[in-house]
Amino acid sequence: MTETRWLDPTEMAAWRAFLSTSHLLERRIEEQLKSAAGLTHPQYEILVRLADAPGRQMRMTELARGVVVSKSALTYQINQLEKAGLVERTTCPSDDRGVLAVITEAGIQCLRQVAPGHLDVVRAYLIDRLTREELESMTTAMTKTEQALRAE
Amino acid sequence: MTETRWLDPTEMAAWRAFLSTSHLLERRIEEQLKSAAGLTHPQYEILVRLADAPGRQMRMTELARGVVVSKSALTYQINQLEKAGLVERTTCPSDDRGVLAVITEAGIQCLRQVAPGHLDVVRAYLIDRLTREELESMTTAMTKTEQALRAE
DNA sequence: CAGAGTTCGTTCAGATTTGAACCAGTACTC
DNA sequence: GAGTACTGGTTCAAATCTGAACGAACTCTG
Repeated sequence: MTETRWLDPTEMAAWRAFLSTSHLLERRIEEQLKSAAGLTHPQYEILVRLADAPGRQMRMTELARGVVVSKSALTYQINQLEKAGLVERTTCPSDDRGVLAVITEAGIQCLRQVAPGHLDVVRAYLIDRLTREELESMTTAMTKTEQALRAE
Repeated sequence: MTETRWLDPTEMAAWRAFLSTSHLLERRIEEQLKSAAGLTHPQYEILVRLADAPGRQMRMTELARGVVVSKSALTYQINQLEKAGLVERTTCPSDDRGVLAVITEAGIQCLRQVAPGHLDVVRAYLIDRLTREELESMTTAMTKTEQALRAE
């Protein structure tokens, strides 16, 4: 039974700021995407990742890991995007269990149309408010945590 | 129709790292709190804020703003916490519309018991991995965004 | 003090998320 | 090659979140 290590004021300020900001920004982004294109943020991220992927396609599990949602949430969202004609499913040639999500031409078009407004928000509230040093410091800090968490 | 301002590699790296990390950390925290105490992260945050508040109580709307959830989500969570005996509702003496959420003694005890394990996670994946400079840089960066978003 | 406009909190319907359970296919191991 | 263990994706029930609609109470004018 070791002593509890509380956060000192500097640590607490950092943690609180991070927590509030991530939630506030998430809400703002969600609102913008919804009103501009009827997309949720996870849906948008799925499209971005697929568009960037070689062959514009990705395995379900890999995609879920990238976007950071559960496998079942991804299944649900891919269903939604499929209904909307922005994504299609293909069976994976190398693994019969596998499913490949592929972004359609309509999906690419949708992304092209939505991305500017989305990036405006990301810039207006986050990126453009930070100095180059802050930007880089944030990347190294976030990357440390990301790697630790991805390593499980 | 102005030119779209894409993110350069440094900006993109910062944004992607922030996004993934906040989601990964959120998931990890949620998992820890659930298994350790059957609490969700919002519930934990509600308890913390109430415990820190003068009189251990807070108005619903103020609390919702602090925790960054919708008013209806807060109503729901306060109901849950009330069922669990960790929080009580009081009518606000100065405003008949108002409702004060008050943390109970059981709520305080719960918090005392849960906080160490929660802080261990926050430390292990974020705080303890950052230098003092990174911590401070993150605070200034996050605070800029937070203020911009809170100003609406 | 009447009335318009706000603000407070709840209720409601609908959308989304999660983890557990499950089946199908793959990969080891002997 | 049979057997066991693992991985991939879907389905399911339950929990939670959001915005819109609502009634009640406050505030500010005139």
